[in-house]
Amino acid sequence: MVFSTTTQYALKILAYMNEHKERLCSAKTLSEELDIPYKYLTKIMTKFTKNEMIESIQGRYGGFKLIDSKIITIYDILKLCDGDSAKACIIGKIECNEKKKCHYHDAWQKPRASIKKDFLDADLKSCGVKDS
Amino acid sequence: MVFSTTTQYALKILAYMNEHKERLCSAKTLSEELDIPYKYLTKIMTKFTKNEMIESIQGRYGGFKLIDSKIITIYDILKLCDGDSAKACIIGKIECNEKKKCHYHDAWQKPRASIKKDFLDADLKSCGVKDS
DNA sequence: TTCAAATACTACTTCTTAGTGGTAATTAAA
DNA sequence: TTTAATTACCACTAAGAAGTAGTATTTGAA
Ligand code: SF4
Ligand code: SF4
Repeated sequence: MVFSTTTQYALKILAYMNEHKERLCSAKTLSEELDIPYKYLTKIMTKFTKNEMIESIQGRYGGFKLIDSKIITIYDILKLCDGDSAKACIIGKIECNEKKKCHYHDAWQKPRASIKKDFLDADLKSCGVKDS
Repeated sequence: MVFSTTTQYALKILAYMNEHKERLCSAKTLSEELDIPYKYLTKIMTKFTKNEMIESIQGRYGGFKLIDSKIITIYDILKLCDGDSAKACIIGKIECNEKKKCHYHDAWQKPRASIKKDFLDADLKSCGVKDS
């Protein structure tokens, strides 16, 4: 069970942007600072821009920045990069519910619930500060 | 965040074998019953056999069976198929500890702990029956 | 208006995982 | 001892994710 390379990159990128939200971050800077292949990074950035997770400013002196009003959770990031993880269930991929459930359902319930809840709670700007 | 196809197959296979532990399960049967490509399945089975997760009996009327004395947890299965998931951390892959931790560490702690604990607790034969 | 530095777009290559094919080795029943 | 059904082994193909290359487009400063 792993997070894809793309997801890991995305998480690192957004964390960095959050720590430098006073300025625009260029792909070049992000690539160098975070040690992510430049061309691969620009692909991800375009994707995030298209999905309105971030804002891009084109042309010279352009770059990327977070949208102040927008809340981005870890869950949103996973969803965009790897697909909705907690939705279609993993162990089995069978049609199932509480009545018709696979052998591992009960064991999977807590981890899955935790992933969903804690990643939905965790918005980028105040990551992990919530104490429920 | 996903479980690999191999992991999903493995989980299904072992669950089926557990439900039919009174008899040997042939690759042919498993392939047909669980709708897993025959050749791919035999690869997995050989791997599991080599790692002494299960026992194989060769020759005509042969097949596979669980080892009675052996406890297999979901965690063991994940580990064998996808690598030790909870060990090398996911969000970041950086050198880290409680003192030097990435932006997402706190948010990731609960899900990670749950995956580790609940999947280690969940042995194949009595999956999900533990109430902690 | 020019130009350099930035994002956007399209297409390709490389690497890993998933899946296939053929055959050898094994084994118990007939 | 023969034989058919089974696992084990080796090498290949297909598909998808990761990474690369080149170029078009955008834009603000000089
Ligand atoms: S029964 Fe539960 S664990 Fe199994 S596939 Fe469905 S939702 Fe997932
Ligand atoms: S700081 Fe925590 S969450 Fe981040 S990579 Fe390390 S162990 Fe994982």
